[in-house]
Amino acid sequence: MSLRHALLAILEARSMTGYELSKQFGASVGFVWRAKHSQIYPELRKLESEGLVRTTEVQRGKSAVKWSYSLTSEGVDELNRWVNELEIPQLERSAAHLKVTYLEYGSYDMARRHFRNHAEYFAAQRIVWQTHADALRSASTSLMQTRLGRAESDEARAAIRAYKVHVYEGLVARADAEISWAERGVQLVDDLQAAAGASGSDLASPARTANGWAETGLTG
Amino acid sequence: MSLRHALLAILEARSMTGYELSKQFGASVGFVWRAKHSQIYPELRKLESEGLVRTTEVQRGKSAVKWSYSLTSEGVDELNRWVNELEIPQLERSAAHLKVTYLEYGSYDMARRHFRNHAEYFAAQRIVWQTHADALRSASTSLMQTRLGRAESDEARAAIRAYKVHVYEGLVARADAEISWAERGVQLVDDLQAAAGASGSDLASPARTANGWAETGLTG
DNA sequence: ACAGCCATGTAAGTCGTTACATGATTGC
DNA sequence: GCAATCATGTAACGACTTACATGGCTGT
Repeated sequence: MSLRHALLAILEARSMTGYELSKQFGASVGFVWRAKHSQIYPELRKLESEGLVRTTEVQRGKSAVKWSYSLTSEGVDELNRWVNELEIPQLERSAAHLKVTYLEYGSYDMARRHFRNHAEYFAAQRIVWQTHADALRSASTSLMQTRLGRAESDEARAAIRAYKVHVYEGLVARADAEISWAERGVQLVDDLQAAAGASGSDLASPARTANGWAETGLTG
Repeated sequence: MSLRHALLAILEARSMTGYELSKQFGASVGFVWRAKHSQIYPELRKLESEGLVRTTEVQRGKSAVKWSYSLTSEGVDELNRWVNELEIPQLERSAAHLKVTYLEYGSYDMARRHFRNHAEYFAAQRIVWQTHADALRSASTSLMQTRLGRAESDEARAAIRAYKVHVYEGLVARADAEISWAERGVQLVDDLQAAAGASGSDLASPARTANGWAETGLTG
């Protein structure tokens, strides 16, 4: 149920249209929460019907109009209420970890590819997160500038920036942990294969195969 | 779409009823994937209709029966196919990170409580994951013993154990990263408050409050 | 007999994705 | 004029949760 709060939090910085909000979900906030426009538009109308946001008609070109959403004071209240409520951390499902649990059904090569894939993904993500952390630190994003401009004190400005930077630094640290886990995984596969090669066959050795699917030319 | 594969993977170890499967989701596999019985029972019937599992009637007490599910060879094929398919890592949504992004709307005390809550949750989880990693290493879980007993070679046994242990060691590492992130978060709040206390008020200083909600006796 | 676990289901609702649809504006 | 992007929607479906429902077995 965090979509609504993500929307409220963005709108707290400045009013915008559903379209602009959905762009934010592809950038800044999008690194911690995402939503498609098909989910955003209905949610905005729901928030409006609940009185948490209001719409203003904005001219667009010569004849068209668009709708700009902004927070009502009830919306601000709800945002504050949510922040002051403790989050119950959720055990996430991890398809990657699930699959690694059963890598013995695949070849050594495939196992290595899984780990390398995992490492590459998080290496790319790490750059994105690090870049965004830097952008927040130097206040070079437009939303951050708006927020800082609206803040009432230096302490408020310090907090606005510090919390956001901390989030992205946390994601960078998480990426590092995932990369190092995946690299140890590759090493593990090498060790397993070396031990197996010393005795049995040096081909892939799935724990159980019905028809040899595991050996179909997937050598990396 | 990993539920079906989690089910197939567990059934590969040994046949069991839907009830037993749902117990597994509360333990072992449950640390990487979870599902309620209300999702498991229909999925099992779907798998049966697709020919990936079959059912055997098993006597239960004097008159009742229960259904034991086991893999068909098509089920084994599907399991192998899935393992040999690269996983596309998903960017997860994180409500915890989302909220931390906007902690400036709350009091310093609340911010600290968020981080401590996060650290405590992962500290507890860490113990659970570490315990399970140890159990897998010493092959003291019943499913692991079944798997090892069914394996055809020492190399297969080594792989079965090693991959699973690696998964849980990865979760322990992840827990460590989360705990240390949360602890740095507490430190950050202390610093922000100290800096604010040196100039402005020493009370909570939300960036924007409509009605002072943030100050309602939530001091930890 | 009664509690607690074993065992299996359905229904309603939320959240999210994918795909289908439409039309206006802006810049080249 | 045309492409890209702005802007807003709906429909169908899939995954998952919560709640409701039922009944049999086991040990005390």
